[in-house]
Amino acid sequence: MSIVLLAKDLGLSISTVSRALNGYDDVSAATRERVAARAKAIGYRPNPSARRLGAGKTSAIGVILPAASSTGQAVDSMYSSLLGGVATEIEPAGYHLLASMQTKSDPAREAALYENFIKGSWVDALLIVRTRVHDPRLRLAREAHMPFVTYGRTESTEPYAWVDTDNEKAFYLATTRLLDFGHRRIALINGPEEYYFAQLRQRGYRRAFADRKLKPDPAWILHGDVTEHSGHALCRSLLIRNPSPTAFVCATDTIAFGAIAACRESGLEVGTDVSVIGYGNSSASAFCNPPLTTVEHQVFENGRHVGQALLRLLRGEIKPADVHYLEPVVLVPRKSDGPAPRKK
Amino acid sequence: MSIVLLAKDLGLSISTVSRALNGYDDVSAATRERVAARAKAIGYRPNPSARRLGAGKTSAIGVILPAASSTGQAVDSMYSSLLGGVATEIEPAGYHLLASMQTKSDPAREAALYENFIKGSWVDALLIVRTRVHDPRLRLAREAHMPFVTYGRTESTEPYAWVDTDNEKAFYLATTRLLDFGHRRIALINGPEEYYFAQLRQRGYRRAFADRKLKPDPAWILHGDVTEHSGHALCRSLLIRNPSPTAFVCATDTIAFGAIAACRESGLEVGTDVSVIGYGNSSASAFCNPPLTTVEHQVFENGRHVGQALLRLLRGEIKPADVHYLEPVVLVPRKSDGPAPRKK
DNA sequence: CTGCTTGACAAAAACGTTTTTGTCGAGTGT
DNA sequence: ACACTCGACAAAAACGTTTTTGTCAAGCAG
Repeated sequence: MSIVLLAKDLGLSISTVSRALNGYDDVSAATRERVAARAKAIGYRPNPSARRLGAGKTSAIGVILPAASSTGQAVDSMYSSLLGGVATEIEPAGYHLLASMQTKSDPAREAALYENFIKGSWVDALLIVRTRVHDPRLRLAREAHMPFVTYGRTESTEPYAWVDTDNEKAFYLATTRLLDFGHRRIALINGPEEYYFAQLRQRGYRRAFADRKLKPDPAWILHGDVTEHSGHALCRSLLIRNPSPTAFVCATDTIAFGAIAACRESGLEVGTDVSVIGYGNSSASAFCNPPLTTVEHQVFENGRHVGQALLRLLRGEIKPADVHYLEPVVLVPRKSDGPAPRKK
Repeated sequence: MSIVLLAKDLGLSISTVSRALNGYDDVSAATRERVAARAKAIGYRPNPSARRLGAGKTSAIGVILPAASSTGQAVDSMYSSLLGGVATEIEPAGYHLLASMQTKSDPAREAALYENFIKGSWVDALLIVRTRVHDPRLRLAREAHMPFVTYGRTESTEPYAWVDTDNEKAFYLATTRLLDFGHRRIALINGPEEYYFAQLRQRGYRRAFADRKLKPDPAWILHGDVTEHSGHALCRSLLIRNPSPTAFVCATDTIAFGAIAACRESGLEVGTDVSVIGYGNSSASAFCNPPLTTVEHQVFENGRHVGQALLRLLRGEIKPADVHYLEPVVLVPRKSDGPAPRKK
């Protein structure tokens, strides 16, 4: 019963205090300041639950963390940075992140989680991550008129708000670089097929070939988890073929680390015998052996864009169709790639 | 006005419906089932905000993510897994994680963030991470009678609930292993001094020496960020000394990756010329070159313990003094260490 | 001087639950 | 047959805000 105390203390009505605090202009500037001052002095904090109930807003933004594929026992470490960036932006506006976890990748279970957030009016907006080619979550959110921003794009006929990295260009650049080096047998070790980023990365890879009137061997496009383990296994499976690739472009730095390990085990020196390019410019990529040629990817920064987009959406300043942030692509050349070897 | 509709539909009073749904026993089993069935059929979901206001509970657990030291532009990737583990456990009990972000490491700002969570009654319990030697956050939470679990211990005279890894034993084992290999000039590249884990790791390191009546050179105990960059810089600073260490025990795998890079740059072969041991058994540690000898650290699993502890605390099943989970230590030997070189 | 607008505040309703207190009839021991 | 407990439900009060609707005096045009 805290606002009533403040009101009594000030000799004002509850409603006036409330309106003063919320900056309505049907309360005089003088009173508004007096209320603000006294509230601060008395240490008054509006009760979030009451405020939510009264206003019908939750001041929370929901995000459901997907478990890293198979195991369910891990979360992609990227989300720390992403959520950090989002939180940094929405915090000053009084919003918080409400996080849930999706242990299994069962579609029905997923839908239930999102439905709960939406229909149970837990949050004011949604952050949808790890978008798939056809993503049912967009429809779910849209039909419930729940504002949302996706991190990663999807195939959709309807407009929606997204923040994404320029997957296609990144892999176009990486592949082009390898082609420029004279490589022709370039493998793509990609992420899971159902994720749209994997499609776009493949598209960039293909376009680089197409630009030179070349065609990549479809057998050299492989899909797997975004883990060192998967990168290692898939790279190995390619190396035992004959002929084997002379270069690998990997969907993530982690995959690249696995690939590098596989190459080394096969007695190949990465950077001379064989080239590997990663994606993400993770801090590890600069310190591994050899230092990894990769593509800049500022997850925290992207998270800030997501946060800003959510805020503007919630304020109604902008339509979903108008929030599109595509992270620019910068290739970071290091030592893990180089000219194609003469013979094999 | 949803529960009233359900009540009308059933021909019962609101209170009975509420109590039926919450499993009170002053409503007959038959009615309870009838209500549950109808609620499910009609798709009734209690409004969280109203529930919170009515019950005075938020069903949220607060966590404030610390920015990775200096930059403020990053978050330790560990937190993805930790929060994932926590969320996995608390989810089924109807709890959620409410995450905030601490951009600056300013103590006053930190206190304000925690005070807001506590005094503003945003959450029912707190998860306190990245504990420092003397951590003011414990007092803050305790004085407000806010249940909390820390991830990592702290110097405290009062009992409190914690989940931690056995830092001391881990670094005792790692250092002992190097001593067994014949190393004597063993450096410790540690995390920031103010964090308690750094103290404990140093303690384990020292105890390994003490067990052999040896004393480590204090000049070889260095503190820095838990990043590759810091590991690299500190290791380099040690290598240019004369004599220089023949082995490095690093507070984290990321530090170790930086140290390995520094060794390589100095023309030393890691595993023979010089030994490096990390901590964490991160997925990258198995695939780097050479594969890193490290200590198992299951962050996700620890997160689950944190979640369970929070739940039991909230249910009053257990006292803070009685929730202590110390992760067992398992050393994972790989190829980054070995016998001390004969001469230098 | 009358009626109308407007500025500043107050009263009361609404938000959707949970919790406390009340009611009332059926059983129970004596 | 009487007082008492108890089981099952209902009424009403909280919870602490926001929002809607009122009120009332001052200012102002006609």
